[in-house]
Amino acid sequence: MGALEILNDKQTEAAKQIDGPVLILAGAGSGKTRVLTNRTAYMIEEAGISPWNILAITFTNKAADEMRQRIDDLVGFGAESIWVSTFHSMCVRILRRHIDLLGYDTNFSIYDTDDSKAVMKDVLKRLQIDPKQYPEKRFLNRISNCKNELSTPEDEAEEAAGDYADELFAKAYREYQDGLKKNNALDFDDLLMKTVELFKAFPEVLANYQNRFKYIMVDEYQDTNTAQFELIRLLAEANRNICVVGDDDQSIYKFRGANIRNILDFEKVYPDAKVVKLEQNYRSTQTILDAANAVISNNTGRKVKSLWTDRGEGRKIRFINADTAYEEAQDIVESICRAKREGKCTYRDNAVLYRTNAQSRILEEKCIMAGIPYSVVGGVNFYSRREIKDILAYLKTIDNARDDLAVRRIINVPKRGIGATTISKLDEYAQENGLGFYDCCVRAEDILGHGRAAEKIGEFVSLISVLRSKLEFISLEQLVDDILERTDYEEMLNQSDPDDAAERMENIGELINKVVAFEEANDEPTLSQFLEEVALVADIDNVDADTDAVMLMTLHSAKGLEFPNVYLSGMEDGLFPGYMSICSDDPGEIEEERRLCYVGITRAMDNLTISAARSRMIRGETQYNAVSRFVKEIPEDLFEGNLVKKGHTSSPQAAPVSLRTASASPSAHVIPQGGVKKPSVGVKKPFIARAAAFTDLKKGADIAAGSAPDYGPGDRVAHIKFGAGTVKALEKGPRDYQVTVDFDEAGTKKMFAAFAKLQKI
DNA sequence: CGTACTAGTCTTTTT
DNA sequence: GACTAGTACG
Repeated sequence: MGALEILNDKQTEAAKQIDGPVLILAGAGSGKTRVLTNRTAYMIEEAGISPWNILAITFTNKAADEMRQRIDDLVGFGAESIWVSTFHSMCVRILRRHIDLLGYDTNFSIYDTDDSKAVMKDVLKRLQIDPKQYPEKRFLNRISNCKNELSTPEDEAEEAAGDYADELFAKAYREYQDGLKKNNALDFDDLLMKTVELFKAFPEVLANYQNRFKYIMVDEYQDTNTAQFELIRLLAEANRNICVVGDDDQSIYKFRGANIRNILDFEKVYPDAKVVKLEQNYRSTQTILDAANAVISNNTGRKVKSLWTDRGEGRKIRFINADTAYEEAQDIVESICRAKREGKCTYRDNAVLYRTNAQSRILEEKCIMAGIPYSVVGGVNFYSRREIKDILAYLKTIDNARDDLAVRRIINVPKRGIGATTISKLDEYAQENGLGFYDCCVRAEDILGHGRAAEKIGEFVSLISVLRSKLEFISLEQLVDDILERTDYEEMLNQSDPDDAAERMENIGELINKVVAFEEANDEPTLSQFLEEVALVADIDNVDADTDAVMLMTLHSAKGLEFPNVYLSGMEDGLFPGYMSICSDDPGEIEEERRLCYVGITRAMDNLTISAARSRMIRGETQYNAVSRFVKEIPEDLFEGNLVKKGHTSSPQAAPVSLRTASASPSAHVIPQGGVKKPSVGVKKPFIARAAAFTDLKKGADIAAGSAPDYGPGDRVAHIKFGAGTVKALEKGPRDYQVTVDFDEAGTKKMFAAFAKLQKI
């Protein structure tokens, strides 16, 4: 069978080039997944390469699954022996086999950001660093950057060269690593860094993998960081059969350490690289591509590409310039409703994209009011919800009680009368004797003496050991049920927050679904395996293609996806591009935002709608923003004729879509609860609570709307708490006015005008 | 030891 | 405005 028959010339060229370094510059929608899968099929079927020697690395689990599926469909057999995985899960697999060489136990746990935060808090306490002066988040961020650059605590100490703050940081970094190691844990960044460390320190281990992975492919190469680059470089060193696919114009993860130079300089690192450009786009209309090309051409230093299509011009871009964010959301929802009503699309054909997760709220509200089903991707990660973390902590404790954090999370959840003093006593003892926290719990009586505290701890320990001993005989599903039952978890939820209890139980139900699915998918499912899988999922991995619901997600989440109808919402300077990037001295920041815009535009297949609001509430205050500079970079003739004049308030054309309310329509019957709601994708809060929140928001907006400060220096004002005072200074800050007031009673205070709510007197 | 309130942070994006 | 962590009090 011809693996290459459905490819165009360029794609064929890329797929057939299997020896040596290859750079495939794949513009948006140019069929790169098709190239990768067909290339793999070609390697196996035509070139006689063993699937066992192929490694394909993707960015998300979803992409990995999709790729495996598509390879499976193409080749008759052997697809299962190809390694298709994400960077992180590949590293976990390798480390599970060899990390003992680095002095860790192979059943290490993987810490998420919350866990890391807890460890860092501990470190700060131990080093007696004032968390007000050095917030743990800043340290953690910096540590993450270091790890992405493969810089160790020792490297940092050396580089600090006497600088106090830098040395303090190096020390905290060192302590943090020790803390992780003591808990036998790795954080996300460690997974990559430790694998590189392993390969460098043990060449025979590296050789083993080099020997296996003779052909390596990396997807989304523009988003790799230095650690990932190094990992690939090491693996590919022996055979030099490395094929990377990416698009420098879609590099949007700089904040996470991605280094766009990896793709831009590929040919410098591999001078013999074969470069193939894929510029034919199979996704979008020419209008959409013209818009995308126009925007991205404002960036400098890119590999010049020009996307084209033979799909024809298509419909013009629509532009909605609404007065408020509510109207904007209303217009978008209306437009989707109308298209659906006219039978032009399914709900799922529509995606509303935005820059920040917070923007999803208003859209959700409007969807609910109109009775349209929707799914929100992202936001609060499913696995970071409190109830889910609790259950997982039980599972982790049962699986590997060396994870102190997990044990401490649940030792008093639900309440067992174990308090802070008891815990810190045990902690101290553990610290002094180099023991794990759980080990100390086991010996609580020796440490605390007879008494209520020791007794309570004893009950907890026996609960865990009973559950652990059952593990051999019962399924994971039964185990979770058992945990819930023995801890009376539901009862606790009902008592502590009755409003959310039902929703939280639903989430736990969803977790159980995942447990069941996991057990069905694996021949010999183990608890450790399950926990591992769960540690490495992204929100996008949970997007269900079968649900007919409008998709709401950030631009970042949308990468790699496509939709017939795309709504780019909140296109305002200050929001997108974000305020931070506008103010930055580094022009690269705006360029990154522009790439994000490019990604957004190129998600659209047929119809693109761009929208902006003249005013919007951000962090509780109303902002008035100009239409995004990116919109102005799109040639006007690509827009629909009735382009609204900017700055013109509430003209009748402001909303191209009829504003006849949808509430009279079938909406009322279709309350989007059960069927629509995919807890894994993160739909929150029941309908009533939302509606209430909504009216509150609106009230707030009305009050705050006209409130540019009506006072100035010298004026007398009143503050709700500080009483009367005299305004000393009023300076226009970046987001808001900063006002300095000399209060009669409370002294001089500097505050944000929007928060201070000062009354002129 | 547990609860209730307060203060502070957050909003860029996430494996 | 919303959420969280920390603190004061019962």
